[in-house]
Amino acid sequence: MPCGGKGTTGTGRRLRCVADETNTRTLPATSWAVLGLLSFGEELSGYDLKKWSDWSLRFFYWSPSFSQIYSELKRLEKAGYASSRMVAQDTGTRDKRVYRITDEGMAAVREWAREAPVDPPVLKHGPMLRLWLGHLLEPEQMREVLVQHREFSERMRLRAEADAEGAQDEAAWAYPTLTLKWAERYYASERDLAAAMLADIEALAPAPESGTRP
Amino acid sequence: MPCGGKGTTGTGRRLRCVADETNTRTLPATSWAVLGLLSFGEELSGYDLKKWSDWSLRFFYWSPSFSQIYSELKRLEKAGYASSRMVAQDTGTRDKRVYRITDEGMAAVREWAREAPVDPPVLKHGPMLRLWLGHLLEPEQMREVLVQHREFSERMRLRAEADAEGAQDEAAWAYPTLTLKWAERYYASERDLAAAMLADIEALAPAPESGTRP
DNA sequence: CTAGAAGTATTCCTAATCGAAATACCTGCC
DNA sequence: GGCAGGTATTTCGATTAGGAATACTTCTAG
Repeated sequence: MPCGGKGTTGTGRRLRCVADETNTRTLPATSWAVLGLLSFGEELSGYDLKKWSDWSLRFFYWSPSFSQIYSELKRLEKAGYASSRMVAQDTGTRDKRVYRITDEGMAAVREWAREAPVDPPVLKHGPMLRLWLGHLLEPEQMREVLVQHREFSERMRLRAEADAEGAQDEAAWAYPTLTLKWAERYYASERDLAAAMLADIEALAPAPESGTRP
Repeated sequence: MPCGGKGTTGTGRRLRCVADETNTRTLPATSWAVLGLLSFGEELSGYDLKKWSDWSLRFFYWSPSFSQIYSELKRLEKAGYASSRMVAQDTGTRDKRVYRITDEGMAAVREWAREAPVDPPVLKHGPMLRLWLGHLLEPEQMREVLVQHREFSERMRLRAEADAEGAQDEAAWAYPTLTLKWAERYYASERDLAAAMLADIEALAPAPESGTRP
């Protein structure tokens, strides 16, 4: 029963969840991701943030869109968790607005990282959804989906590996490096899982090429 | 450049993507998931569909909410991919509307499963996001997050294992059984990855209890 | 030298999705 | 007799996704 309300039945009136202005830990996960990006201390524009999240977060947390990053920044500023200023750029390029985390923001994101309940990861595995519908596919098409997924996984693994190597020297990146190592193993596992399923399919419906040796 | 349009610049007028009534393969992924559920041939209500997807899809594809399932069903019916009828229930219980896939729906979902491009899975790994922010946590809290995630993964693995066992006898469930086996391995890997990261953290910041033996 | 591609930077709009709550009726248990 | 819990669906607001528009710059190929 959210909103802490008990007596919402009875009148039929519309009741709004007012989110209790003092209770600020109720931001959506993506806000925390953006604030987390800022918690490393640099002053960044929305565009920078998008690039950072594409590079680092994307291995384990779907990178938010531009529009969302910009609206999160506005929300964070309104909440007092970030401050911004315009900077004029040297030559030509358009002025930009850069954001910096505030002390309140630091305290809030630290509290979130420490205290929030651990919820299950969200996975939307398109390739598996299609394989689940195997009765609609020819074995050859199932293989094709898996081969492509295996290749994608290996590309991701290589990228995580390269990024981990690039990050391991900076002490400030110790924990991001740890998660990059995790990502390296995760994508290695995805690759191997695809290979294992390929073998399972082979067992169910042997490909014309294989197993025909005399 | 979507909508196939080239000359959208120039007027400033608002242009709508009309989605080309004839080109029907442009449904969102969740529509295909629901149609896929129906493609096994049974006549199901929205409520049934929600339960099915909670049981089977959830291992690899985030289960859609009731509201979305019901609106997808309406969309599928309007597109001619599903038909529905009301059934009165024997004793008491409220009437319900059950949906069945049409031949067009079968053809469309088959085409989607066969021809759609293989796109990368979407992962939003909350626990990793928090570990990525390790500079905000005490080692003890990092361990706590990982331990909980490891336990969650093992619970999911056990459920996938149990479901796979229950499904393996029906020939019609051959492919769903294959993806359940995949899920079993996937969650085993998640569990092991959590354990490995726990070990990495141990190496970075030894727990007071451990390594103090003389 | 000039058109266009690509990068920087931000905003707008729409559709997709979530999740809680409202509604409604039944069964079973204490 | 009441209430917890399962079936069944709708409604609403908030969140999230992601393309398109805008605008200005630099680089590059013809």
